[in-house]
Amino acid sequence: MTDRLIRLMRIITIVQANPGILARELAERCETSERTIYRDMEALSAMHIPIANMGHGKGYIFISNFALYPLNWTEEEAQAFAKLGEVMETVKPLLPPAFESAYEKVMASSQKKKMDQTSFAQEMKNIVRLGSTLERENQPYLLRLIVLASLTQQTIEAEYSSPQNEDVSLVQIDPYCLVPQDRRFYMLGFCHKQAAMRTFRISRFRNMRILPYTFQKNTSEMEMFFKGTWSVTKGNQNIRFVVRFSAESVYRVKEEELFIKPLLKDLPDGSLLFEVTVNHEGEFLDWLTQYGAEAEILEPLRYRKRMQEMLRNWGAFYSDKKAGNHE
DNA sequence: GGAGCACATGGCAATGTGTC
DNA sequence: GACACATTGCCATGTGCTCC
Repeated sequence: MTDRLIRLMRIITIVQANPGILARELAERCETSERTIYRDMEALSAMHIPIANMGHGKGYIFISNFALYPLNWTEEEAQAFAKLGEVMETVKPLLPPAFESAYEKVMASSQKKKMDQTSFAQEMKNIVRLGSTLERENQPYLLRLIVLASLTQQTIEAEYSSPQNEDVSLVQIDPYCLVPQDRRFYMLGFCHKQAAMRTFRISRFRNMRILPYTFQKNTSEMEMFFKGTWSVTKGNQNIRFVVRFSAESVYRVKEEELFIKPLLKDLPDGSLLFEVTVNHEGEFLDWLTQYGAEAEILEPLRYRKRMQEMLRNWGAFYSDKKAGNHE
């Protein structure tokens, strides 16, 4: 078993150092038969080691961006392999002399990758400037934990206070990505409790920790979530907005960095026709409000009326009050 | 200690594929 | 078509382990 493990690691090293090596040459280098090399290739394939044959006479190479097999393993696999160190002392006399150094190299590679990820995540908090809420103490380390968990694809556990009633619940989330909005970050992740993709406002997390469980990111599920989502709130409608932006605001609109690509049409008077379909109207209308009278909702009619109503209410509110009444 | 079993390995043959 | 290489299946052998 030990001999086979060493040979498998040797094959990885040899293929890395000699891309294009043939099965026959591998057999010679490993002092075994071609038949055994084919069996080992089958075993490596079962372990998801991306070694592939490039075709007749072209030999074996690593496919994809692969450095050294253990660098690509999961946290559980790394922990399982680390256990070997505990029992190695007891079986040391039975092991070939090269085994210990091979083991150390593998663990060193794994540790270095972890350190690289950790130091990158630590740098994050010095690079990204976050605002803080008025009622809760700011916890800048959360961003670092989330980035680290997302990089290593590990599940996080934390207390999350609901935006509606401030109820605190314990949640387990597979963190996918961060979405910026104003002076805060939201995290998109797979919520274990709800078995669905959700966005979480980072400032609502407390007592976060990274669990020793890894997960596989389902990018198609992430794409589905963002399809038609203006910012972070996903709805279940399809609302097509047509907005006319004044000529004065066109340059601002065209510089916006949006998650959904709108249809744009320049009009003869210099104004801009902006058409977009969203699955939730709230964040889109909030965004639109910042343009004030520079943006006019043409469609749907009900949202044009809603805007009229809102402006009437605002106008009435300010006309009924005298400045200084709050004192 | 011997039988039985599982597993790793080697040898050989057959088949498929690419190249000359 | 010949040849080299890749792949797979089958069988024999050796080794280590467990059970009686």
